[in-house]
Amino acid sequence: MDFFDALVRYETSLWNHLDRRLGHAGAVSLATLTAVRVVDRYRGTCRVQELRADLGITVGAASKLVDRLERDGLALRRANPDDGRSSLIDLTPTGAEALADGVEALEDALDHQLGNEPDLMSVTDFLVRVDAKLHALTAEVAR
Amino acid sequence: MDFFDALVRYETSLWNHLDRRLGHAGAVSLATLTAVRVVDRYRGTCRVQELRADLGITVGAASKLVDRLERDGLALRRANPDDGRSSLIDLTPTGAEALADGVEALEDALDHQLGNEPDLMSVTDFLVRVDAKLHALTAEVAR
DNA sequence: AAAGATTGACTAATCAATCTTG
DNA sequence: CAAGATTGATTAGTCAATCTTT
Repeated sequence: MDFFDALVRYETSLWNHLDRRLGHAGAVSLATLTAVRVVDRYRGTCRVQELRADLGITVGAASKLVDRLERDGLALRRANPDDGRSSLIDLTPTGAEALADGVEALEDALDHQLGNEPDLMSVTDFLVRVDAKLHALTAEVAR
Repeated sequence: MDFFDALVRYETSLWNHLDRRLGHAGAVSLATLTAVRVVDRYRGTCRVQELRADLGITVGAASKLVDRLERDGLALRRANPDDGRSSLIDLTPTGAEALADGVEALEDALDHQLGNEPDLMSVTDFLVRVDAKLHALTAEVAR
C-alpha cells in the first residue's frame, strides 16, 4: 500500500509541477505535449488507437483529443491509404514547433528536478518491468 | 525523460488495472476509495484542505468531492467547533464499510500484482524522497 | 485583508450507442 | 460480424468570482 500511495502521490505532484513550469516557459500544457509527443513518435502512422494505447485513455477520449489538436492547429487527420476506417494523424508545422519548444522546456525542468538522482536508471527499469508484467496480466485476464 | 514517461505510464496502467479489480470485487471506485482513505486518515479532523493537499486537486474539486461523498452516503460534514469557516468531514457507517471492503480488495490486488517484487521498499523510499524535494522546491518557487 | 469554502462556466474524461469499412 | 472511429449524455476536474469567518 505504501508503494501505491507514494507512486500516485509523486506522479501527481511531479505532473502538476512540470505543467506549471511549462506554462511559465510559454509552452503548451503537459497534457498537450504528451499527446503531441505520441503523434510524433509514430511518424505518420499514428491513428486514434495509438493515442488510446500510449496515453491509457479510451477511444472516445482519444478521438476528441485529436479534435482538439486539429482545432488548435497542432495536428491534422489525413485519409489512411491502407484502411478506410481510420485516419492518420500528422503534426502541422505549428505542432512540430510546439513539440520542440515543449520538449526543451520539459527536459530543462526534469533535469533541474532530477538531474542529481543517481538511482534514476534503476528506478526507471523497475517501472518499465512491472508495467510490462501488468500488461501481460491484463491481457491474460481479458481472455 | 525516460523516467518521466515510465512513471506516468506505469501509474496510469496500475491505477486503471486496480480500478477494474475493485469494480470486479464489488467495491467502490479507486477514486472514491482514495478519498475515503484520506477522510479516515485524519480521524475527525479532515477538512476540505486535507483532501486538496493529499489528493493533489484544487479546493473547488475537493469541495465537490465532499458533495459527492455526502450524496452517496459515505461521509457527512459537521460544524468545526474551532473555526466557523470550515466543516469537519466524517465517514458514515456506510462509508466505513466501503473503506474496509475497498482496502481489503486493494490490498489483495496489490499483493497479487507486486507481492514478489524485492525492490519495492527501495523504490518507495526513492519516490517519497524525491516527492519531498519537489514540495520543498515548489514552496521555494512560490515565494 | 487573509483563509476556508462554495458555486458557476468551461474543459476533458468515461460509457454506450451508432455509423462505416474490412 | 469485427474493428475503427465518432458522438451524446454524464461525471469530475480547472479557474475565477463570491461569501463568510478570522
